[in-house]
Amino acid sequence: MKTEKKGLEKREVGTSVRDKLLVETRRNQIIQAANEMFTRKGFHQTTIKDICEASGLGPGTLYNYIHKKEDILYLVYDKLTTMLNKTARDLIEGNDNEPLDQLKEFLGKTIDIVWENQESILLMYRETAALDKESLYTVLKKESKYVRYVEEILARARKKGVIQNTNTGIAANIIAYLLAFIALRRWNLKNRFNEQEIKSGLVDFIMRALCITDARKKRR
Amino acid sequence: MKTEKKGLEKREVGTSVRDKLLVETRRNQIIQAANEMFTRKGFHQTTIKDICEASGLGPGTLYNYIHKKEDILYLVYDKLTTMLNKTARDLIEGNDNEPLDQLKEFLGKTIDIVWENQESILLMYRETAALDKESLYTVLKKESKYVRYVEEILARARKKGVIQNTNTGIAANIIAYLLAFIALRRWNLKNRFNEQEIKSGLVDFIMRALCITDARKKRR
Amino acid sequence: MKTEKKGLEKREVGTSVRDKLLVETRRNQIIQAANEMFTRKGFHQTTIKDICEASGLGPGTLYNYIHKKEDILYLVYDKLTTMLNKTARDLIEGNDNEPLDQLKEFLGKTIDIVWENQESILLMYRETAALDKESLYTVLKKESKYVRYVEEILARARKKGVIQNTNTGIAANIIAYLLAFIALRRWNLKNRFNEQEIKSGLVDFIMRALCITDARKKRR
Amino acid sequence: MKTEKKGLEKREVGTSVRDKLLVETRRNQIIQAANEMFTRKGFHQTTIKDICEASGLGPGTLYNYIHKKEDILYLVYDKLTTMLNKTARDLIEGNDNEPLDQLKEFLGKTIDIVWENQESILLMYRETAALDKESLYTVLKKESKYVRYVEEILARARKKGVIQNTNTGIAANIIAYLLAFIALRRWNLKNRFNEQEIKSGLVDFIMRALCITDARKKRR
DNA sequence: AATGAATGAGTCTTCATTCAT
DNA sequence: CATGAATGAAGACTCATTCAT
Repeated sequence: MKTEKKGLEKREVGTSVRDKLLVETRRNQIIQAANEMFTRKGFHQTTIKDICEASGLGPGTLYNYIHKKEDILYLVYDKLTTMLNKTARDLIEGNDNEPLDQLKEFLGKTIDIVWENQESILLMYRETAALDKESLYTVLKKESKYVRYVEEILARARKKGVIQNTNTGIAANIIAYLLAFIALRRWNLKNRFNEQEIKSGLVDFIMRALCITDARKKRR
Repeated sequence: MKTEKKGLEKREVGTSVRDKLLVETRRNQIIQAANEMFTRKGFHQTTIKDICEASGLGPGTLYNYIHKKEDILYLVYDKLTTMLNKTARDLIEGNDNEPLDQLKEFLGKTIDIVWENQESILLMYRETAALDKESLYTVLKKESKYVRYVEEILARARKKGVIQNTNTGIAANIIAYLLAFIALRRWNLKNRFNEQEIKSGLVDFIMRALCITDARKKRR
Repeated sequence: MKTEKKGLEKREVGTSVRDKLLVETRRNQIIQAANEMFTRKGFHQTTIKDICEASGLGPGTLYNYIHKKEDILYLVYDKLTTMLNKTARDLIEGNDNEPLDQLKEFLGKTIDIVWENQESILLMYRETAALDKESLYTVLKKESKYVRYVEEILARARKKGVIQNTNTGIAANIIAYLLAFIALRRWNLKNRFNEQEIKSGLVDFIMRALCITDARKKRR
Repeated sequence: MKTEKKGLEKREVGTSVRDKLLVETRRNQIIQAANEMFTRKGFHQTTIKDICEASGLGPGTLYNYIHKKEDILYLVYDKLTTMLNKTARDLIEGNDNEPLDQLKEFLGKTIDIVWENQESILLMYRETAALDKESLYTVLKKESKYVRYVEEILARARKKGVIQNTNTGIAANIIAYLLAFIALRRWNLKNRFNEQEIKSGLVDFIMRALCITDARKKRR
């Protein structure tokens, strides 16, 4: 299980602090505080002062760990996308199940994670306009990679004839998009449906769209 | 074709100008300019001055037709959601086709509209955080209504046994969400797929999820 | 007497205000206030707030007439150098006296002006480091022009054999430099000498350095 | 060669460090680094961090040897003025030449030194506004002393009838000022003249102003 | 009703200085 | 005595909104 080639794919955020461990500690403070504030008020409505208060750092200290306010947003993005990608990779690489079971596991676990990180994922879809070009590029790269993980699963399944001959590229994109469904349609859903309905409704929808063969068997 | 119950569902945007016609003219100027600027730079990065320049109005004049910057965003939202809802209603009410054809027509036409209004739809998903509570409430109401339109179509189809016995509430929400797919995943799609692939890929996905093909076969 | 080709030699300072007359009025307010504050506290020690208070304008208004704090400094420079150059030109062009008398008149009048603008001239020598490249270039151009005015006078005098065959280029530079003597050595002078001593001491020094021939005659 | 009455003429810069030798070593590091940074970017544009990096000291260490940023500027001033005054004194005290030769030697050597320290001298003229009162007072005292050195030379020369009966006080001030000519008019000179032209042009100008040539002829 | 200058609260960011280790 | 992270006051600048003409 090779580690990611960090430093190549990552946009580096500047810091004047040498102590790597301290940088990580402080940045985690910052990310946590920022994530909370951003999800609550949005990036632009959140002031540096807000983040200072939420993180317990003074503005001077804060700016020892970033260069611009934007950097904080990027750090938040990075944390989340890294986590999501790692989860996806783990679900794929450590898995020798039947493709269909793998897919189901992937969907189920991922949707659970999405459920727990609704606000952050909503944030990610919302604030792309606030990222500078380089950050956006990096984030999109990560997203592409994520899609490719999904695509891999689909490819395996199709090879075994479990799913029909659809354009897996598009399908993977759609599925990746649908995984954010819960986060982005939260407000439309929460008054009408409970967690279970939503989660299984979504999985069913995807499975049906893909697994004609299997679905048929089941329904018989 | 009943007109909407304005005043009940709409949040009214204040103006000091009496001449209703003038208000509409100027607001259209404003909406058009704002839509362009917002989609290009985002709501917060767009200044009132930007909108003034793009619309040809001075700030003083502009503020004769709105109260706060947020009002402009709401007007843009309102314009777009009204158009989308009207389109959906027209596709339903003026249509006595087979449920399946109606659904296909609805998806096809709507996706075309989405394609043409990608930026605006992306904007809508992005800037909800910038709307004040009242505006957000109004917009979400419209969205719910839109979902109900989709649900109606699904209900008709199910009644005729064309689609399977899924939770049409969830499914309608998912489909409404998927209709924005093109707008929200634009950057991930545009380098790998062409318009046709994307559009038909999406329709296929939805149709398959509703088990249309299967259903048809069954009915033979 | 042709007017200067403004716009070609001048670095334009941006403004969002259309009314040219108003721009001039406000900028004069700004320049006056800034000149006073800069001479008193130096450019960097002077805050925008200082200038606002001294000029009676709010920061918002102030920034309608400039882009950056630096612009204010440039405006101050520009005002002074323009005045100095204009004075020099007038003393040359409107003067058909004997070269020696012209020189004396030039020195006398210029030194009077310097005396009256000591602080501003000191400021000019001090704050060059605070000007951006473009401004500095423009200012230095003006200074070169000023030196050339001095050089013209010297050239005329030499042609008539009144002054000796020195390198008028260097001499003109030295004289231009000496004209700032009073401003730059103020603190060393003011306790030991009175205005008259300083002024005539300076003129004498220059005349002696140049006008050997004439000086001799006089002293006989 | 008596040592200066330190403690009376010098403003003492506070330090928490006991070891005098170490203080001197560290301060020299600081002065050298600061001199370079200040001449390059100006006092206010130079940050303590800049000086830390250039000197190899951390901010904590740096502040063991000074109290305020201004102190550093004063140290730079002090170093330079001390050097200049010492040079002047040496040229006077260790010299029994003819007054004329002494003067010429003084001008020549001093101008060489100025040439080599252009940036630092320019700095001195520029940043007086940044010195606190006490430092400024001390620096001006040194300058006065310097002028008195020049005056001494002139007095000797006049006593021997080599120069004419001018106000040696003013003349000495002018000459002291002219010695900085090269540093302060650098930018106007460097494109038109070479080193030799500038140096001899300046010496000539001064000598002529003192009517040396004339005087010599007379004495024959 | 149109204009566009005025307003000033509020934002991000810097940086001299301190202090715990 | 060295280190370098922490501190927070203060500065430049923006921009939504108002208001006199």
